[in-house]
This record gives sequence, structure tokens and C-alpha cells, in this order.
Amino acid sequence: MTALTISEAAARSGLSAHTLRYYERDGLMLASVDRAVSGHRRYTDRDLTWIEMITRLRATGMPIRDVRRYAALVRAGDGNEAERLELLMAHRERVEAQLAQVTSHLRAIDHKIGIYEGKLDQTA
Amino acid sequence: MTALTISEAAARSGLSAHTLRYYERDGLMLASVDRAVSGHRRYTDRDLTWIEMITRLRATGMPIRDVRRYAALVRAGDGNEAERLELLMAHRERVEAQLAQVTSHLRAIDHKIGIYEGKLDQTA
DNA sequence: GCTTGACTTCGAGCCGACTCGAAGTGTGCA
DNA sequence: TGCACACTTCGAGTCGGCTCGAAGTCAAGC
Repeated sequence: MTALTISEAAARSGLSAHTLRYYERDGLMLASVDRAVSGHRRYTDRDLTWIEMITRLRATGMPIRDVRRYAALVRAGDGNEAERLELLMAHRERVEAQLAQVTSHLRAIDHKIGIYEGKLDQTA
Repeated sequence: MTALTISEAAARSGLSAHTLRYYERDGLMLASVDRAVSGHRRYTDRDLTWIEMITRLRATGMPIRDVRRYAALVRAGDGNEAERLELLMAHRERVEAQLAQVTSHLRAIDHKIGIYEGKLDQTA
């Protein structure tokens, strides 16, 4: 339960302090982050774990509004697991389709690279 | 050498006519698209092939400015193949890194999905 | 010849996701 | 006690990539 300052949380999460505040005010956190008496934010392990989840969702292309929806479900507590599952599974499908598409485009680009390599081999 | 109107080119490429015009004015095409006497654009097979390449680069996350750089190299003609190769290979590296990252995040999300499935199995 | 709808240019608007800056308050150390 | 620097809120600014709309021209069918 080490409570981190925002800059420490930023360092650990790889996000900027600006972004952490932005995520919070945009409703992406499970609850408002704790405050020291001074009003400064104090991030708990639970916060960091959740931020990691946000990061995974964002890094796989989930829009902020969907992360917010997911956060709202988790915040609402037990009873909506089916809905959360649905959201995550729909996301997985999209990511997998996306991966397949990118991979196929990459293969075509690789083919092009092969052509340039062949050309340069001849002239070199 | 069927010369297509912009809406036909849009339909074939999957881009909007707006986007095709935008790409052209932003310097992404190899040359200005041919015009009918009326001033209307006429897309050749060569244009469509190039648009397909743009689409591959964009779909794999290459920024517009890099596509523009690549287009400029191709436009410049023979002699800069090494530079084109370098650009494409750098892009490939980034895309592969990105794919690996997304895949790993996706595995973590999958794990979460598994947990929800387990929970719902019990209660169902 | 007339109408309907596609085309043109141009600049402006929009959207998502940050990113920044101002103005003020708090903290830790010499 | 004074200093430097981290933190706060708030709204505004930025950036990339389109997306749209106005105002005007052109083409194809009746």
C-alpha cells in the first residue's frame, strides 16, 4: 500500500502526470484517487494495477469512451460480469481482425522490400 | 488503362472521394491525377496501384508525412532505392514491434476474459 | 433545353487524445 | 525563514487525419 505521488505513478506507468489527471477527470479511474491532506494525489497499488489495465486497453486501440464504459461496469460492482465479458470479447475480436489485417499488409510491404533488396544487390 | 472517376476510384480503394482529394493535395500521389477536359479527375490503374500502396502504409500506421516522403522518393525516380529501402525497413521494424506489443497486451486481456468466463460458468 | 446529380476548389470544422500554461498552493531542505 | 520545485485546477491549445459545406461547373438522360 505504498502511496505514490503523481510523478512516481507517471514514472511507473509510463504515462505523463498530465495524462493521469486527464484519465481521472475523464472517468477512466475506478474511483477518485486518494488525496494527501494537502490535496495532492496519492496512488495506491490498486490504482496502478487499474492504470495498467487501461494501458493495455488503450494500447490495443480501445477508444477512451469504451474504457470509460468498462470502468463504469467495474465500478458498479458485482452482477454485470456478463456485460464486461461481452465488452472485452468484442474488443478482442476487433483487435484480432486488426492484427490479421496489419500482418497481411506488412507481408505485402515485405514483398516490396524484397524487390528493392534484389535491385540493390544487382547494382552493388 | 480504364480511367475511373473519383467516385469509382473511391469505391475501388475503399477511401472516400474527400480523402482521395486530400491525399492528392497533401502530396501523397506520385503525380497530379489526370483530368478530363471538364477538369474532373480520371484515375488510371497506376494511380489505383499506388493508392493501394498508400493504404497499406497507412493501415500499418505510417504517418502521412512519411508516406509523403516515400512518395517524393518514388517520384524522384531511379537512384534513391537505398533510401526507399531504408524507409520501408524502418517502418517494418516499428510495425513488428507494435504487433508484438499489441499481441502481448491482447494475451493479458485474454487472461482477464478467461477469468470472467470462469466466474460466469460457476454462477450459471 | 432542362434537370439532377457528380464533379471542382477552398477554407473551415471536427474528433480523439492528449498537452500545455497560468495562477495559485504545498513540501522539503539548507 | 527562504528557496526551489512539485503539486493543484481550469480552460485552452495542439496535432493528426480526415470530413464537410459553400459556391460554382459539368454531364447524361428525358
